[in-house]
Amino acid sequence: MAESRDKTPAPDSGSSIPRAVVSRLSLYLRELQHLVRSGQETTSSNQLGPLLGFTDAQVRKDLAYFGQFGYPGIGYRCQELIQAIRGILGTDREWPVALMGIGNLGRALLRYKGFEQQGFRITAAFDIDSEKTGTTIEGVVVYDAAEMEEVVRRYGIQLGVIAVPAEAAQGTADSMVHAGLTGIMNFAPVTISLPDHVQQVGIDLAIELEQLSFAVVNRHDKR
Amino acid sequence: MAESRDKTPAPDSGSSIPRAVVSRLSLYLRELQHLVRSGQETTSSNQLGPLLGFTDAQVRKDLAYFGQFGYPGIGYRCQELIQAIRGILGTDREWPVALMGIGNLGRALLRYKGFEQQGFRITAAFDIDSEKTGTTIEGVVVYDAAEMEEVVRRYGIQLGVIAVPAEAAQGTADSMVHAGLTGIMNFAPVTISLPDHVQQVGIDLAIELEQLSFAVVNRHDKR
DNA sequence: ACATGTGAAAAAATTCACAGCA
DNA sequence: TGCTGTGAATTTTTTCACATGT
Repeated sequence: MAESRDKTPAPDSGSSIPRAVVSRLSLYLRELQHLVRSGQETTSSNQLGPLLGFTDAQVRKDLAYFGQFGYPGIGYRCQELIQAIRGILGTDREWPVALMGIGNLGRALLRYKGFEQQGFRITAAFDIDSEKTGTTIEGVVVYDAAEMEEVVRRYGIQLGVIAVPAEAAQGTADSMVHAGLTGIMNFAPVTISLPDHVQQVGIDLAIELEQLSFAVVNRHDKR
Repeated sequence: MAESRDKTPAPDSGSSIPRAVVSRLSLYLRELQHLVRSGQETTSSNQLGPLLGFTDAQVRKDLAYFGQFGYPGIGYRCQELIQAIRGILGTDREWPVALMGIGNLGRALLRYKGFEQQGFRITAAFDIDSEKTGTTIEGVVVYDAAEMEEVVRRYGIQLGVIAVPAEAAQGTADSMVHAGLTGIMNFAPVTISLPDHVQQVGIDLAIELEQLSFAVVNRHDKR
């Protein structure tokens, strides 16, 4: 909001962006928001990088994929960079999200407060258990999975979260694709296959603990 | 178990293992377990890789960091490779885990069934809310956070999970380090700093959705 | 014939280091 | 002076391709 001055960047052109760059972008965003809350108006690659364990050059190179956002001699204006990164990530708008599976994890996600702040709102939930369908949790209606296509269209939902048991994950994913979703976040500990036009992000909680286990057993890397 | 034959590997020597390699190892493990459940006894780099979207060479190179596990002309014996990867990741034993914070997410993690199968057991939970301390959830006692050091020592816990609000995360992390934990999985959406000898893995649910948002907005990579 | 393990080649990502602007 | 943006150098990771073992 407010602000102007056109140091308009070249919004990328040909080559595709490395995934690692995008994931650092999210970290920059989180840290910038933190800096703003603590009252800072500007920052620099040399402050931001080290806060996250990266070098200053890395920060600048990452941002350079998307344009020019800094001011030589000054650094970056936090609010401005936040807006820019939001634009890049696509979170400068609100995304309605569909949640599949109202088990322990599903309910926790429904109540999680961290999504809205970043532009995501769980708008509809689905389950196949008739004990659950028709109820409302945190103001979100739980529909029968059979209604997915209709509800997804009604709310213009593009993103969905899989929080069903592993055995049901692929089938659920297929329904989601059929209903028209184009991005799927999968918490089930299985590989799911999707058409090329549907994007996915997988989070396997046990795998994350395995990574931690490895790091602990092999601690000597001193990073 | 059983099995023998010493094609004993060189268990790595000098250089450190890329993180990406370790994370693929976990995926290989998950897929191998899936293959075994579907009755397969052996597999090959050329089957395993493509199942996960990698090349066969990548699979072989990754495994080669840790030793020789395959049989030319045959491939890999699933059970054997599973055991080997477990040994590498350190999940061939059981890890007691401490859980900090019994909010929505904490309770969901406590009830999550996917951990035990991979060698992790939440052994003790902690909170500061006196409404919660002293209760038992899923057979796990909720202690007051002040008892952390004593309980961690009693059970020989090394790994801990942070599921407290963002504002409390760094303080909780400090207590965990003080209590002697050496690996921390952090669900709070903030950067936490830890001494070098303490390992961490961070999971920020909103960030994962941001990654998905980016992928959907920029879908054209055709991977 | 089939599939591993691995040097060598290629590609990609990171770091360096500096010209240029505030 | 302070800090960005960026070519060039370096390091890391991935892919190739083939000798070797079954």
